[in-house]
This record gives sequence, structure tokens and C-alpha cells, in this order.
Amino acid sequence: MKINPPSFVLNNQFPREEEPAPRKSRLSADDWAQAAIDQIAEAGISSVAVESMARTLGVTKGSFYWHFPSRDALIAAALSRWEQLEMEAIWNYLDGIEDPSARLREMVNIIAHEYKSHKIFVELVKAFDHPVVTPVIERISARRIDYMRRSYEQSGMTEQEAMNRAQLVYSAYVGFIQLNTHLKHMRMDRDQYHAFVEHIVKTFAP
Amino acid sequence: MKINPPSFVLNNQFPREEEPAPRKSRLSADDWAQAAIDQIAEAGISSVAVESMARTLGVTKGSFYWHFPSRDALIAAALSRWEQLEMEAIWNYLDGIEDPSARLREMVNIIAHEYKSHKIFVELVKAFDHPVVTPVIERISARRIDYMRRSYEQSGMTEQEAMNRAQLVYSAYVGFIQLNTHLKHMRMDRDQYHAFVEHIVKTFAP
DNA sequence: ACCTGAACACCGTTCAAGT
DNA sequence: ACCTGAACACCGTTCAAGT
Repeated sequence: MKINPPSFVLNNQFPREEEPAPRKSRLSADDWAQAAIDQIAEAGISSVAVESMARTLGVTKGSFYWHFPSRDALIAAALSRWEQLEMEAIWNYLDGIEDPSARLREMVNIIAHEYKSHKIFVELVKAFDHPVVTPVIERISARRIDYMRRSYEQSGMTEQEAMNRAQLVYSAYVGFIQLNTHLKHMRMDRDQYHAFVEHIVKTFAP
Repeated sequence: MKINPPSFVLNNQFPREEEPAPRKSRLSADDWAQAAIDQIAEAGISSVAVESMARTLGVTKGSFYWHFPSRDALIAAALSRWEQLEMEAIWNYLDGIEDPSARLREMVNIIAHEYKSHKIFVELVKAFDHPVVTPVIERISARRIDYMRRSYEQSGMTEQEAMNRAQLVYSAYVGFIQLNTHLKHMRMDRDQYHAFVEHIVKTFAP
């Protein structure tokens, strides 16, 4: 009953629509947005700097303002692009799995590995209070919590219980990715990690 | 069996040692540190700006650099002061309670209300990846997790189980304060909140 | 349609000079 | 011992001028 994720998940690469072979000398707004996504995945929201990105892209920073009115607009466009291309691909993949408990397990599986989209989510949580970031996390979180709530309801919980449980599990998830990223005592080797996941599964079973 | 917290917890005010009545015209490093603590509690780490704080304190920003070598050094001093004065006072209060389960309940109680120290902790979690903030959260988190681990062990859990449970509860706590602060669907009225706390207590019972 | 280059504001940092 | 004032670096933002 093991489900193998598709290659675009394993490769941290989601299919792009265009991307012609010869690099065009002039840049589009999407070029800037994609560069911003990569920058966020590598070093977080705060590392998105117009001046240094312009240097990397081989233009002056002044040219940036032809494409976007501000740095925040660039971040917003980058996150929107990421939601539509990368997050949506994951949801489509998950929705293709019939069995609800297999779907939930696979959701955990994707999150637990260091895929690019998970890395970006970790960076977003770090910048939780940024006005452009908050609504993105809000949308993603609402969808994930709802996803879990429905699974718990299908397992026979009352509506209220299922909601509380989903919110609690999601809180633990958001807290853990932060603590695990930053705190020494929360970094675990493979055995500890599996024991911890076992404990979580047992504690949060319907 | 209800325990009333001491006035310094309810008033969000912890006793200060000196503080003479006539405001001295010259500033000390502690004056800057205390101003930084208040600023962090109000608007977070990123709002600590040398220039605007100098304006508020009635000096030029140049004078700041007589007291501290950098902005980061100010933040470090502020957080150190907060740990020693405000956090330590809470721990001393908690350690004065004999019954372990009453202590744990009171710990949750203090955290659940919007005291200044809790506000500051929320701000620190927002700036989790700041190199000056990380070790502070690390110290506080290690102590709290250890506190809970011991309680679970005293309740008969194995060492490993108690550790996993403590880490899981703490993860949920850290995640919840973030989600509750920022997400609309996680804001609860009094009834919802009590039902949620009930659910947590039941789920995480030893 | 896209980019340059120079300007400005804001803030962290330095330092010689003042009291 | 503590502070001022002017300077500089860095980065976001604007805009007239170029192709």
C-alpha cells in the first residue's frame, strides 16, 4: 500500500509551461517572480533585495520598477506564482489518491521530506507577520486544516471534535517545523525521528 | 485549589531594583535596554531602530554607540535583561507551588493570558531565525520542555515517552500562538477557546 | 517596451570634536 | 563619561532620459 510520489515531487521540480531555450536579454515580470521564489527558498523573505537581485539578473535596480511598483509587489507575485504552480500540483497529486487515510499519510510524507515547497513554507512561517505573507499562509493553512478535519469526520469524530483535533495537529506541525529548524535539542536522528512520528500518530489517531 | 498569580504577573509589571524618581539627563546602557524591551513587546524585534529610539529618548543616534557596539548588541542586552528579570520571576513563582499538576496548570494559565512576557515570547518566535533571538528561545524552550518532561515522568510515563510528549505539547504551543495571533479562522471566542483547551488537556493527558 | 543613471530618503555605523 | 554633528554605506524608490 506504499504510494510513490511523482518525479516532480522527488526532484523538487514542478513542470513549467514555457521556458524557451535561448535566454532572452529583456526580462519579464515572471522572470523576476521566479527569481524571487528561488531566493525565498534559499534564504527567506528578508533576503529578497531589489538591488542584489538586479545584480544577479544583470540589470540595474531601476529597471525593476518598470515591472513592479514595489518590493512587496514582487514578493506577492512570487508567492502567488508558487501557490498556483507548485502548491496546486501537490494538491492535485493528493486528490488523485482514493483512500482517505492513505491520502493523509502521503500528505505527512510530502511535508516530512525536505522538498522545495516545504522549505518555502518554513520560510513563510518565519515571516508570518509580513502583511504580504500572512494571507498566503492563511489560505494554505485553512485548506490543510479543512483537509484534516474532513478526514477525522470520516473516521467518526463529531464535527467539533474533528475541528479541534485538526487545529491541534496543525498547530503542532507549524510549531515543530520551527523548533526543528532552529533548536539543537529538537534535531533528531533517524531513529528518534521515527519514534517521534510514531508517538504523534498514536497520540493524534482518530 | 485555584491559585491566584501574584500582582506582578497580573499587572504585567515586575519589580525593578533601582529607578530613582528624578529622571537623569544622561542615559545608561540599562535605560536603552529597557526601552528596547518595551519596544519589542509593542511592535517586535524588527521595530527596534536606533534612530527612532534615540529620538524618543531625546538624544542623537550617535550617542547610542557610546553604550553599545551595534543594534544587535542592544537587542541581546534587552533580551538578557528580560530573561533575568521577568522570566526568572515567573519561574520563581511557579517553583513555589508544591503540587506538580497545579504547577503545570498554572504554567498554562500564565501563558494563556496576555501578559507582557508572553507577548514578548510571541514576538521572539516571529523573529526565530534572528541570530540573537535563537539562543534565547533555545534556553527558554529547553527549560519548559524539561519542566513538562519531568511532570510526565512523575505521572508514570517512560523517559522516552515523556520526552516525545513534552516536545509534542511544546510544538503545539509554539504553533498555536503563531496561528492564533495571525489567522482569522484560529481566533476563538471564550466558549470555543475553552472547548479547545479541554480537547488539548484530554489529548495530552499522561 | 524595457532599461540606465542619478538622485533622494531612511537607517546602521564611524568618528572627531564638544561638555 | 556621555553626547553632537557630519559623514558614509546600503537599500528602497522615483524619474527623466536613453534604445
